[in-house]
Amino acid sequence: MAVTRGATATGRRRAPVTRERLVETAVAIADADGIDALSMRRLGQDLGVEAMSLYHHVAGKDALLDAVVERCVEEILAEIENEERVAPDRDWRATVRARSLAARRVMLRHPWLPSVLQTRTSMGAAVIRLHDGVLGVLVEGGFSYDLAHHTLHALGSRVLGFAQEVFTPGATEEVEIPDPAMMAGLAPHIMAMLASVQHDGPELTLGWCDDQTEFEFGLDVLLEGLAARLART
Amino acid sequence: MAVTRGATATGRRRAPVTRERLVETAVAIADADGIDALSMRRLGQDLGVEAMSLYHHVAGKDALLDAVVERCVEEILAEIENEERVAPDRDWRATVRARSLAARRVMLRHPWLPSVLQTRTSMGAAVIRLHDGVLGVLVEGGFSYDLAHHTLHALGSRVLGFAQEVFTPGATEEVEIPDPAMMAGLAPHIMAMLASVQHDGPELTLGWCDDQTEFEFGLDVLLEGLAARLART
DNA sequence: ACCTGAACACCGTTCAAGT
DNA sequence: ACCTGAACACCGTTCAAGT
Repeated sequence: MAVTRGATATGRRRAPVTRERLVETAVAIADADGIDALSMRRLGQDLGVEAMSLYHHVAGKDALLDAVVERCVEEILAEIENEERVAPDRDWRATVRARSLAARRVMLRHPWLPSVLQTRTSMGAAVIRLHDGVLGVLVEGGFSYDLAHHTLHALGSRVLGFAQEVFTPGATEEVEIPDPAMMAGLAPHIMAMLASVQHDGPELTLGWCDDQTEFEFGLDVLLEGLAARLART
Repeated sequence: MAVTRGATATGRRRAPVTRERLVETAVAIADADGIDALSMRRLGQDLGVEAMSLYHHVAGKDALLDAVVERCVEEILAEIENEERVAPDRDWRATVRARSLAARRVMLRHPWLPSVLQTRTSMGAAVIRLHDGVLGVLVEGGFSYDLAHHTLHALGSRVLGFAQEVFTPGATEEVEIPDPAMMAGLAPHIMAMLASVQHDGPELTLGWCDDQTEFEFGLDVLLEGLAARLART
């Protein structure tokens, strides 16, 4: 907190630009002035550095947005962990509900997050952990891998704002899957699910997801729930 | 189809730029090269005109996108009308399902549409008509105005990609409501719903919607439907 | 009434140059 | 290793000028 610009005792002119500070400042700009205000030039300015210097810490604007999203999803994970330390051992329905509301709370702190989320084509470690966690909750709650998988899609588009895949056909093919070693440690439940699905080869793609099927699943579950509400009237 | 550029028999140099041609060409650009390719300069180029000339037909880029969205939602309405001429008189559930799938079909033709839809703050006549129609189907199917209203929100964010309101608090306040006269002719069911809601004044805002309530409604209906699926396993 | 061209204040990014 | 400054190819939009 002490000195961010100007001379220090050691003679350094300002706090060095780290990836950490860079992402933190980017989020602050988007929170304060909206996502459109987040440009490389503005970010450089707020860090006391020329815009071009940022390319030493981040590959480009796209990588910056990836990092920004990652940081916010980590916020969601932290929110969930805190909450479940206080109230552990709830059933799948209460847990998924609470996690969805936690995600929403973070989205309300960063209202630009859903729109940025939808532009991302790669999944970071935090997004994978978030999905893996919910998958674990569902399976432990008695869901088959198949039903849990559809549920993840349905919750994803509704709760996390990952609506993109629902509408862009073939988008899942373009999604970059991180390296298998990382996945194994990060996403045990996803790995177990993939293992349980008979597939031709050992590729780690989620390519068997069918957009139209997932869309209809989510729609039909919703219609079913609505019919139940109507009947209860 | 005959001549779009060059001299004609009458001596006119090219087809005049109309709002119709302008919107049509804008959609074609987005379809062909993505929404990022749709710039005022590119649009002018494809119309054989300087970019600045476009401002005589449309107020600016924002108005252009409004018009583009309007045109696509009109496509959804046409799709629905065609389908229901063939298969009329289905119950609310089948009708809402079919309309959602029709919307999705149009979205698949214009994959950029959901993302643009989410950036709009005003509702055009087509969007209002689409919502009013579904509202009518629900009410006729036995829904109370209250349940139908929540349902519209739940379907909207899932099916039409209107996820924005779900995450941005106060966004509904910023939504511009067209003039009442237009509404009366265009949206009889919405007007009836508003009339049935006891409110302090005659303002036509949808300001009584509460984002958090709508989010939880959609989430809980989904969870309820999922629990039903699980029980059926 | 419609269209033009120069200009303004922005973008992301490349590249050669500095320390 | 980190940062700079000029440059390139773009944006949306304003404004005075043309026909």
